[in-house]
Amino acid sequence: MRDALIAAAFRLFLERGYEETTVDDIVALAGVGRRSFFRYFPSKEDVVFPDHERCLADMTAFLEASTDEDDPVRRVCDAARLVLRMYAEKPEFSVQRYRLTKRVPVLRAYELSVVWRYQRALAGYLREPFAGRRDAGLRADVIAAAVVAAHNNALRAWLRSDGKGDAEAAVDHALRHVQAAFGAMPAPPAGELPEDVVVVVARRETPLWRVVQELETTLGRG
Amino acid sequence: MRDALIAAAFRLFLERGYEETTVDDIVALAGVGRRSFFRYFPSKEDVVFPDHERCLADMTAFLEASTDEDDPVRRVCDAARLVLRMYAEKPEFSVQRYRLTKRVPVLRAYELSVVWRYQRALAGYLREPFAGRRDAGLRADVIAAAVVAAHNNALRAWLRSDGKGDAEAAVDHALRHVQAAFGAMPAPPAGELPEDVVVVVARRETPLWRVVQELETTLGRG
DNA sequence: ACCGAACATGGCACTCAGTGCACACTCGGC
DNA sequence: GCCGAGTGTGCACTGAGTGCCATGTTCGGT
Repeated sequence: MRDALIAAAFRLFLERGYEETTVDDIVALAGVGRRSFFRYFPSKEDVVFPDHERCLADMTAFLEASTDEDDPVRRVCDAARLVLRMYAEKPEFSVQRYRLTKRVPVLRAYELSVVWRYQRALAGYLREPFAGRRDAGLRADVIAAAVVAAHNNALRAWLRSDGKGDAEAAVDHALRHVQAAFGAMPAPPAGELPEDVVVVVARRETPLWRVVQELETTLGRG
Repeated sequence: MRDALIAAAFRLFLERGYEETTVDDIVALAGVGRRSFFRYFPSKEDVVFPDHERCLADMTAFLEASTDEDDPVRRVCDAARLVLRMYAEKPEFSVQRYRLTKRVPVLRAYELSVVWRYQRALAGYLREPFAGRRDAGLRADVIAAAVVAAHNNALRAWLRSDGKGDAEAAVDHALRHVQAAFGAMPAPPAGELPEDVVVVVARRETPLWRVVQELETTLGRG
C-alpha cells in the first residue's frame, strides 16, 4: 500500500509536476481512500522522501555503536557514507527525486530539514569525544557542517550525471578533503613554545618532505 | 502597516503559540483585512523573519563589491558578520524569535531555508576566485558550510544567553577557527628575501595540510 | 464454527493557509 | 471635477491536513 502510494505519487509528480498534483489525484490513481494517504505519510512532502526516516535511525545506531578508540572524524565520515549508500541503492529513483526537488521549492525546504537532522546527529556525536577540549561544540558543529557539505557536493554531482559515475569514489574523494582539514589536528603542547605562531624558513630547493618533517617535529606531532 | 502586523503577530505568537494563532487572529488584532496580510507577507512564516530578505540582498551586494585582491575566505567571514549585525541590532526581537523558532518545527524549517540561501550566496562567491584550482566547487561548498556553521554556533550561544554577552566577539572567535583552517596564509614579502629562500608564517592551529598546500603553490609545484 | 478484540481502511465534515478577482478608497497631476 | 496608479478589503474558492466514526478484516480464544 505504501509502495503503491509512492509509485502513484511519483508517476503523477513527474508527469504533471508536484504542485499541480493533489493528494486526491494520488489516491485516485492508487485506488485507495484519501484518509489512508495521511495514515502512511504525515504530509504530501513525505511521500517524496520515504526512506530517510529509516536511514536517519540507521545513522544514529551506527554512531552509537562506535568504539571510542576510533578517530571521531573518520567515524562521522563513515556515517555520511551510509547515507550515500541509501541513494546509490536506487539510482533511478534518486535521480528522479533529485530532478523533482531541484525545481520545487517546497521539496527543497523539506530536504533541507532532513539534511539538518543528519547534521545534528553528526554534531551531537562529535560533541562527546571533543568534550573537555576548547570550543568543543564549535568544532563539532563546523566539522559536521563540512562533512555534510562535502557529502552533498559529491552526491549532487553524481545525481546530475544521472547516476552514471562512481558515487562512492566521488564521496570518498570529497570526504578526504574534510578529513585532511580536521582529521588529525591535536592541539600543540602548550607551554613548550611561547608563541602561537611558527615560522619556517627553507631554501627553495629543499625537498618538500624535509620541510614537512621539520614542521612536524617543531609542532610536536612527529 | 507592515510593522503593525509584525507586532500583532509576535504578541499572539508569544502569548498562545504559533500554531495556535491563525492569520485571522493577527489581522483582527492589527485591525486590518485578512487579504492585506498576504499582500505584505507571502506566508504566515514570513512575518517571523521580516528582514532576512533585505539582509540577503545586502550580503550579495557586499560580496559583489569585493575587490579581487582580498582573501576570499576573509571576505566571506565578513559577509557572515553582516548577518550577525542584523541580529545584534534588535537583541530583544532576535531573542524572542529564537525562542519561537526553537520550539516550532515549521519555523525551524523556514529558518533552514533562509540559512541555506545565505550559504549558497557564500559558496557562489567563493567559486569564482577558486576557479581553476582543483576541486573548486567542493572547496567553496565546504568553506561556506563551515562559515555558516561557525556563525550559527556563536549566534545561537548569544541568543541562548538572552543577548547578554558580546555577540561580535563570539562570532569573531568562531570565525577565526574557520579562517585558520581554510584562510590564505600571509604571503612572504617578495623582494626582501633572497630568491632561493621561502618563508612561511602560520598560526599553530593551522592544519598541517594547509601549510603544505601553501608551500606547494609558493614553490610552484601545485 | 463462533465471538469479540484489535487493527486497517474509508468516508465525511471541518479548520485554516493561500490565491484570484472584483471593487472601493485615496492621492497627485491635468 | 477627472483619472490612473497604487493600496486596502471582501468574497469565494482550492487544497492540505485532522478528528471522528462507521465499516471491513484478521486474528486468537473458546
